[in-house]
Amino acid sequence: MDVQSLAGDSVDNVPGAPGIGIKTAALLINEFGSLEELLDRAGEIKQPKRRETLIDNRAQIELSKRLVSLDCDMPMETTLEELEVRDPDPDTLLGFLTEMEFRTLTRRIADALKVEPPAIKDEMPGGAEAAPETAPEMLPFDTSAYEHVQDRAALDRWIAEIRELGYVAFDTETTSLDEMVAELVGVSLSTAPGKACYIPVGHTLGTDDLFGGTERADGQMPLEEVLAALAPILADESILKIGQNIKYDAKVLANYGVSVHPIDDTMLMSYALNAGQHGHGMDALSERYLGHNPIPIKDLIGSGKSAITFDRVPVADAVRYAAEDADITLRLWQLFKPQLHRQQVTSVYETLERPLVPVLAQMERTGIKVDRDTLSRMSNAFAQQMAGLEAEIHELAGGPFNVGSPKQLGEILFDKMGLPGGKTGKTGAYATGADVLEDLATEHELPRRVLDWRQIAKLKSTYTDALQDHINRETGRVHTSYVQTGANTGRLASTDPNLQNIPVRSEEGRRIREAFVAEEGKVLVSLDYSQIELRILAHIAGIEALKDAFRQGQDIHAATASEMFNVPLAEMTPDIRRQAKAINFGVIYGISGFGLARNLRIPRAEAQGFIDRYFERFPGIRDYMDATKAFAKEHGYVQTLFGRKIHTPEINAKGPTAGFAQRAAINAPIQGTAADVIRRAMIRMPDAIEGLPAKMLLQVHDELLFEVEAGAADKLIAVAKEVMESAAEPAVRMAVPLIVDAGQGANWAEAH
DNA sequence: GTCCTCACG
DNA sequence: ACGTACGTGAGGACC
Repeated sequence: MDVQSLAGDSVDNVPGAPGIGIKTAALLINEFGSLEELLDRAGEIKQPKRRETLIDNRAQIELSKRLVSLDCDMPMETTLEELEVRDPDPDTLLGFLTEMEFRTLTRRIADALKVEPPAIKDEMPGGAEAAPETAPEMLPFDTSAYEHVQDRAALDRWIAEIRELGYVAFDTETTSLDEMVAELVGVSLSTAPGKACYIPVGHTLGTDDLFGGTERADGQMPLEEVLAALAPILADESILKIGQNIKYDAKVLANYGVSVHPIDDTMLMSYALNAGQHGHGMDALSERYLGHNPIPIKDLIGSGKSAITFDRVPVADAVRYAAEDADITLRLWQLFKPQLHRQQVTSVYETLERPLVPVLAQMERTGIKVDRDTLSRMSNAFAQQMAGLEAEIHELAGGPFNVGSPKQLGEILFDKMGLPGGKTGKTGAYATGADVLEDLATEHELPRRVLDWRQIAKLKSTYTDALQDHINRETGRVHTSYVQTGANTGRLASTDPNLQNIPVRSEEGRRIREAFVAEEGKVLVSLDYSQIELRILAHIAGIEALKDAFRQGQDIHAATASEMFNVPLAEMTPDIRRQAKAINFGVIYGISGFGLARNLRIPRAEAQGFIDRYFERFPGIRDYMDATKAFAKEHGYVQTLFGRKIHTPEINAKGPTAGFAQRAAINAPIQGTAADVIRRAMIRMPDAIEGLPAKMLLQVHDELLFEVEAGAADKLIAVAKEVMESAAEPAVRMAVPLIVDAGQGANWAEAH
C-alpha cells in the first residue's frame, strides 16, 4: 500500500472536514520510515472505522513530533523524490506546516538539488480570513435525552461504541477546582451531537445535614469499577479523548493512576484560532458557536460562601449538566477541527498547544518545595516593620488613617497636607501610585514612609502569608496552574498561586525566593534566555547593527547607547546605558514619546528626540512597525514567526483605543515569538532530560526552573541549555544566536 | 464586582 | 486635541 492509496482510503473523523490531514501526515510519516509499522498495526484491526482512527491518531502524534524537529534527520533526497512523485498540493502542506516551516523545508530541498525553490501561494483557498461559522443543521439540545449510566451493561455499551468510533468527548465532575485535592464525582461521555451520558461515582446525600455529604447516593457504580473499565479507553493510543481544558481532567485522573492520551482540547483549538478575538471558556464558546446557553453551574451548586461541592448535587440534575458539557465539547470539536486547517493554524495547535498539555500537567503535579518556616519568619518580621512604619506615618499625618486605603491617603496628602500635584483619575480619585509618591518624596517625609509600608505590605499579603496557604498538605509543595490560553500573545499565565511574579527586583523581595528550595540532596537550576525579545526584534526587523552586536556577544544596551549617542563602548557610563535600555524596551512595547518620557522622567520633547535618533540609526525598526501596523489593519491579526495568530479587533478603532491596539500589534509578534520559542523548548525537554534525575518545575516567560540531584546538575544544564538555545530550529533559522544563562543553588534566590 | 496598586517578564 | 509605553495575577479597599 502506498501513500496515495492510504490517503484515498482515509477519511477524517469529522464530517465535512477535509480529508487531507491524514494524507499529509501519512506522507510525512512515510518520509521518516514509520509508515510500515503503522500499517502493520492498522492491519490487525478489523473494524474499518477504528483502523482509520488509529492511523489518524498515530499520524497526528507523529506529525506533532516531526514538526517540532522537522529536518533533524530528514533524508533529503527521498523527500524531494516523494514530493515530485506524489506532487502534494503546497496549499495542503501549508495547512500543516507554518509558512515559515514550509519555506524552510522547500528551500533546503531546492538548495540540495541546486534548483529554484517553487513559488508558494500566500493565501489559503477557502479564505483564511473567514470566521468560523456555526453548524448549519444543528441538532437542538435536549438535556432530558442524556443517559444516566448506573450499571455495567450500560457502561460496556458506551465503551464498545467508543472503541468502534475511535474518539470520545469527555468531562469529569469533582469536588474542587484545585486538581491536587479534587476527588472524582462522575464522568460524562459524548460520542455524537445530542448523544451523551453521565456516570456518577461519588455523589452523596443530605445537603441540608450538618454532617451530610457522607451517605452515598443511589444509582451509582463503584468508582474503582468505573475507572478500571474506562482506563483502557483513556490510555488507548487509537482513541482520541476530546475535552474542554482537558489538562484539568487529566490531572485529576492522574491522581487515580489513570493516564489520558492522546488528547484534543477545544479550548486550545479556540485559542489557536481566535487568540485576541474573544474568550475560550466553554460557556462563551457554546453561546457563540452553538447558539446555546449551557446550564449554569450556579444552578446546581450555588455561589459564594454557601456554594456546595458537586458531590452533593442530586444525581438526576448532575446527569443533565455534566452530559451537556460533554455534548457541547464534542460539537465544538467538530466545528473547530476543520477550521484549524482553513485558518492555517494546524501547526500552531499541533506543535505549540496540544503537545504542551502533558508537559504542563506534569510540571504542575510535581510542584516546588516551599519552606513554610522561612515564610512564617519573614511574615512576622514584616508585621513588626509595618507596625513601626504605620506609627510614623500616623505621626507625620497628624492622625490615624488606613495607610492601605489609596482614597484616605490621597485625602491626607492633597487635601489635608496640601502637597502639590494632586491629580484625579477617571473615577475622580487622587492617584497615589508609586511614581506619584516617588515625586512627592522630595516634598515631605510621609510619601517615602508610605512607599516603604506598601512594599512590605505587598510582600507580606501576597507572598509570605498567601504562599503558606498554597502549600499542599500531602506533598509539602506548591502547585501552580498554568493557563495555556492566559495571554493573547502565546505567553502562559500562572494562577493559584501565580509563581511568575515572585519578587526579584528589590533586595528585600528577592529574599522570598530563598523559601523556594530544593529537596535534600538536590539543587534548583535556573536557565533563562538572555534578551530574547530584542534578539527576536533584531531578527524579524532585520536590523544589521543589532544583529551584529548580538553575534559579537556585546552588551546590547551599551551597544545601542554607543550607536545612538556616539559614545565609544569604552567610555560608556551607566546612565547613558540606562537610557538606551529604556529605549530598547520602549521599542518592543511600541514606543511613544510620552511613555519614554515618563519612564525616564525626562521632558517629552527630549524623549521624542531620543526616539527620532533611534529610528534614524536603526531605520529598519520604523519599517517593521509600519509594516506590522499595516498588516494588522489589512488582516485583523498579526503573526509570530511560528505562525501563531494574534487577532487585533480594535486596530481600526478611532480615538485612544487605536493607539493601544497599534502598540499591542507591534509587541505581539515579538512577545509571541519568544513565547513560542520557550514552548518548543518545554515540549522537547521531557525527552531530552529522560534518564537524568531531574524535573522541570516552573516557567517564568523566559526562564525554566528545574530540580535535579546535585551530582547531575552540570549535566542537566548542558542538556537543557542546548534544547533552549536550539528551540527555534529547524522551523526558524534565527539570524542571531539565542543565548541561555544558567545558575544553580539550594534555593531559587541562589539559582537565579 | 470594580478599582487601585504592585509583583513579574 | 487627546492620552499612551507590552503582557499578566492577586490582595485590599470600597461600593
